[in-house]
Amino acid sequence: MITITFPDGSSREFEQGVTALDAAAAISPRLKKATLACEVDGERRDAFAPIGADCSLKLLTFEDEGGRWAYRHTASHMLAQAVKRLYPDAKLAIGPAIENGFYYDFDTEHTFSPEDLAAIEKEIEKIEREELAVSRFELPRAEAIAYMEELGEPYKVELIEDLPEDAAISFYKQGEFVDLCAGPHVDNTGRVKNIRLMSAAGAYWRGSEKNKMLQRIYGTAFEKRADLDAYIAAIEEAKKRDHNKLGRELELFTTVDVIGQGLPVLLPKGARIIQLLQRFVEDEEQKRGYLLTKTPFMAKRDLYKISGHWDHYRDGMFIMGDADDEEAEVFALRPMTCPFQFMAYLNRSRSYRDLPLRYNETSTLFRNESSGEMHGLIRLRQFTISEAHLACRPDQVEQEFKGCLDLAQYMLKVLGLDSDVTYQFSKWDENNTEKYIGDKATWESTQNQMRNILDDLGVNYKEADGEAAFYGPKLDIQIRNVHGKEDTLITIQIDFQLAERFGMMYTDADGEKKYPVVLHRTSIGCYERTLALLIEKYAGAFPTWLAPVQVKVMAMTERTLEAAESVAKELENYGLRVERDLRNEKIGFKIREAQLQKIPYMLIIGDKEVEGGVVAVRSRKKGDLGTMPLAEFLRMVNDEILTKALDS
RNA sequence: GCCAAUGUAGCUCAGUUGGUAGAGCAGCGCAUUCGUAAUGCGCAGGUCCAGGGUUCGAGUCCCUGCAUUGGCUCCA
Repeated sequence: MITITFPDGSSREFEQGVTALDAAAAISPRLKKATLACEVDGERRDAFAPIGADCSLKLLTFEDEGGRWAYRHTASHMLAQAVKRLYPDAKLAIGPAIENGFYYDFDTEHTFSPEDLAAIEKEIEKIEREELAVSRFELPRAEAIAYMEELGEPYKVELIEDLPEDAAISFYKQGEFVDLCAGPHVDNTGRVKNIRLMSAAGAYWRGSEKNKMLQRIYGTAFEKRADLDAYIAAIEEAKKRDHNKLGRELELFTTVDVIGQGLPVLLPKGARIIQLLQRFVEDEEQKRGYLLTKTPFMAKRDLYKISGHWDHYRDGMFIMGDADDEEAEVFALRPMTCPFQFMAYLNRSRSYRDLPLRYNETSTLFRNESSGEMHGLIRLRQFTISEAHLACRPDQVEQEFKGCLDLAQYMLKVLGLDSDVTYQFSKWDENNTEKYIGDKATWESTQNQMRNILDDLGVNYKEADGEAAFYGPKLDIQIRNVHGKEDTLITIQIDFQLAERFGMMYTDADGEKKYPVVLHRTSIGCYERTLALLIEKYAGAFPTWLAPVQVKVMAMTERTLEAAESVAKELENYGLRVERDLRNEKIGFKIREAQLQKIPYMLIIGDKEVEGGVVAVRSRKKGDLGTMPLAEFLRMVNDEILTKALDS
């Protein structure tokens, strides 16, 4: 007999060799039905694996990450099994569970079409109905390789060859299908239901562009049909907020073939929002002691040679002239602002009393991104960023870093994005000497300093290796778009290297010349990207202070045209952004259009209003608000704008 | 850059085996003067992404390029 202890502290005696499923059954049949996998002494295992000794046991259901993972991982095997049945020549690569689903990579001449996915889904359902028992077995390395060679699975052979010499290699089998896999899995294909294949896409073998491109099929699976339906519906709903669609419909931006990829045209309404954001950022930065610079959009390559960008990122720059001709005068559009602002620092000699020196600039940058990288307003070849560089003494780094973070968080809060972001502490990769400059000791100490600051502030962050800038570690504030794809919105970086390269110094109190530490940071990030995220956040219904049109004034009939015009004029004099609808149309039609344009307020001027000296107010969110004197409406809207209210 | 899909009126889309382009909305005109999400009638609107090719004939088939979208890779 063995003793199994459960998470609630209770324990029970079982026969040796009992499975987690048996143990679950001993508690309740319902629990057995829900158990997908388990944790034995904290290690994820198959629920159908025999347990040999005393242990602690946690049963994993679909509610647990581990349970979902096993469920979807088994779904991915069922996908591979179905593909193998329909396309026997397909070679298997990898097929993990991921957040919200799973995928499997295949190498086959056949290109999967949406119709193919439907057929594969049918086959998966068949596999589900076949209720194939899932079993696990292990082979020594040499035998495992021979076995996969025999099955004609070269990718699996490669995977095994990378495992340690002494590893026991595990396989999972369901019916005729066998896959190299660490598990765990659900015990029977009949238990994995509600599988939906989402899309097919290309993906490089082992994630390297040097390798062959395989075909990846993405799918998801839920225990309950209703949850799958809700998930699909949520995706459809999210797509309606897609900035790329909404931003064009609302006439915020457009793209034009002959201008080129990654070069959107911001239409009046989009440009207005960016102007408002920019004013807000620049004013706030002024309050926080930043000094404004305005530096050139291009420079001779010599500048980028000093910064190191010429060596590191020449392919990513727009270069004017023959880059290979060392004699020629070659210019490049700026891909970042750092060296330009450094020149402002170098304008005269600096004292320790001058520090910290904070330069900010609303800076347009140019990066020659690869053709497949561009995406809506998220990833562009030309974009404008709220960029700043702070030169500080070592004893000021902590305070200045905190100041940068405080500014970023203030911006996020005002825009209502604060709860949508995550923090990533991006560190270097000491093995990547091609990308990173500087010595290990300095990297380590700078990273430790950043970590201490973050911990001190209680920032909840995840660490990412090999994501730092080439000159220093970053705090990246990440956000997801409607497709779930994560991008950096804001970044704060500590740079202990470029000051030396540029000969930026200050005379310290002791008379010694020293190099300042430079903080690179954005406060709101790239304006185009921020606009994209705001479109998706608010589904185009921007807070009133940001709305490109704040009030639409509508005349009820021709009798009230003049009255409506005079109301509009008064609102404009007051500084509001106003549009008029003086057309000879029914009021319901005008309201419908204004609602679709997501204009915060509609003022309706009919005979009654003219007579009563009031305006009829309609809110896009709250509907008809009745009539009020114009002055009262102005007070209401003004208050909303001044407080930058988010819930209008 | 790689793997795919898509590209037809301002927008959303239809267009059969290759036979000479259509709808709704928007626009314009006329009528209607209306009370909180679509008034009616009429008119106009197209280098079918671009360039080649096949064919008696190409929106449709083939090739190349460009752009848009979803992934992969990359992102100072």
